[in-house]
Parts: sequence; C-alpha cells; structure tokens
Amino acid sequence: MSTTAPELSGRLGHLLKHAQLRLAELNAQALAPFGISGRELAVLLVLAGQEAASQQQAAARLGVDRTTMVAFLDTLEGKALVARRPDPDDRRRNVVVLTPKGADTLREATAASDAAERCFLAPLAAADAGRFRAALQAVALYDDSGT
Amino acid sequence: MSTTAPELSGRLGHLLKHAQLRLAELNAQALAPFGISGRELAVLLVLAGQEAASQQQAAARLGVDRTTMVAFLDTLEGKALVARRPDPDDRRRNVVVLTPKGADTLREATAASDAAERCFLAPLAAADAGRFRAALQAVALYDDSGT
DNA sequence: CGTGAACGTCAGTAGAGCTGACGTTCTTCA
DNA sequence: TGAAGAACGTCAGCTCTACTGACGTTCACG
Repeated sequence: MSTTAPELSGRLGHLLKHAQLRLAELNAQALAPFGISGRELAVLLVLAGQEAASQQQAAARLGVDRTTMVAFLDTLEGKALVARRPDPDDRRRNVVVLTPKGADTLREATAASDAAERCFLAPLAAADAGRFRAALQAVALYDDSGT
Repeated sequence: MSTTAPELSGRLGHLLKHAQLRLAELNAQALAPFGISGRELAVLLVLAGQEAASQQQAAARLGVDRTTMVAFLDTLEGKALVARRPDPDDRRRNVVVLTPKGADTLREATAASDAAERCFLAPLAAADAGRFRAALQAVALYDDSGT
C-alpha cells in the first residue's frame, strides 16, 4: 500500500477527478468510430428524450449554457446528425431534431458507450456496480440549497 | 418526475461530472477562509506525505505535469505556505517543504475539507458512504492497460 | 404601436493544463 | 579529463471547455 501519500488517495476530490478521467478516456475510445464525443452523445440523448426541444430547453436539460449549446449544435449539424428548424409557433426559437442518421448514430453510440461503462465498472462486482451507480446518482443530484 | 431525460441521468459520465462539480463547490466554500483552492490543498497534502520531495516527484504523485506544479508552487510560495530550497545533493532539484504556516494551514484546511466531504456524502447512509468511497477508489485507480 | 422580455448568435474572456524550447546541473563513458 | 546525453526547473505559447456580455430578431403585454 501507499505508493502515493495515503492522505491524498483517500480524498474524494482526487478520486472523483481520476475516475472521471478514466471514464472519459474509455468513452472517447468507444465513441471514436462514430466520430462523436461524449458530450455530443449527451446532446443527442437529450434531443431524443422528447420531441421538438428548443435549443435553450436542451441546454437546460443538459446543464450547460445556451451559448455552449450553440457550438454543440453547430458541430452536430455539420455532421448531419441534427437539424435546426424554425419553430412555427414561436419564430424566436429553433426546434432541434435528430436526423435519421442522428438517430442511428445515437443508437449505436449509446451501445458502445454502455460497453465503455461496463469496462469502467469492471473492477467492481455486479452488485457493487449497481450500488455505486445509485450512490453516485444520490450525491450528484442532491440539492444542497441550505449550506 | 424526470426533469431530465431518464436516459441521460443514468449515464455515468453525466453523474460523475455533476458529482465532481458539487464536491468542488463544497470544497471551495470550505477552503475559502484559508485562502487556498482544492488543488492547492492537494499539493500541500502531497508535500506533507514525506520529507523533501522534489518538484517533479511531487508532480508525479499528484498526477499533474511538472509545468503545472511550477505554477502551483509559485502561488503557494507567494502565500508563504511552502518554501523551495536547492537540494544540496543534486543542485538541479528544488526541495519543496511546508513552512510552519503551511503545516498549520494544511491541518485546518484538511479538517474543513473533511467536513465538506461529509456534506457531500450526506445523502448516503454511513455504510453506503464507505462502500461508495471504496468503489470509487477501485474504479479510479484501476489500470486498464489492455483495452 | 412601443416597451420589455426571450431566443439564438457571436466575440471576447477566463481557468486548467499541456507541449516545446531553453539554461543549468548532473552522469556516464571514453 | 572532457564531452555527450539526460534530468530538472522555468517560461512562452497553445488547446480545450465553458462562460459573460452585447447584438439583432421575434414575441408579449399594455
């Protein structure tokens, strides 16, 4: 034990950072054949979640800024995975939808990303992996408004 | 309810990202009174781990680049928390040590950061928190050389 | 209508970290 | 002894990610 200082390897911040790094790398490898990044997959996922989201709604669901969403959609539109259509009901808005190619890519890329997640969780037993996912969900989504 | 798409909130990457964001925020709040960031605390922790580390050794232990360590130490030296001394055995190296003030800050800041971690883990029962930490350690430190 | 807000867009900026080059110092081998 | 090569710390510059602020367009409310 203790190749690094014991104090450091016990810090949650350190562990979280390196866990994310490892998963990001696995994900990038898995997604490379589809020409998309993990963030772009997340955008596709959000757009597939329900019909006809505006850019701002999609940004809110993803938890990113609206200006960040512009760049994402520019890229995805360039790859013909999504399409922006003016909203007939409110012409300030763009309705963003998946193209057929986008839907195909989403399906296959999600499967690849699932495999990457399984690889990420490989050091854990199946039951532990489930508990880990649940715990992560609890701490990530917890709203501490009254700190 | 489901404010976000169910698909998205189940993605590990998304959960990991937001978990890290929340912990980083809690940590920043806890550390603010001491005038240091979470990363700077990590550097202090590494330096306290053993006597007389060179900058490069410290960088390797922290998992950052040597050039990044230069900037960290510049800042910490400016706060009089660490001191660089030329290594008498090898004058290419700087030996980096905590100052007394640095040691004090480390002790108090670590306690504050521990409190932030407890707050972060608040949505989990004590036993779950322990399992979560162990699982995180397993997946973060796992070496997948043969992907 | 006309004022104010919402939406999408763009330029500029900030933080974090890395790459590459440089001078200094040590090591090794002839 | 001396010369080539490596290690260390430093710095400038770059990349990546995401945000802030400002702008034009479009809607809503009086």
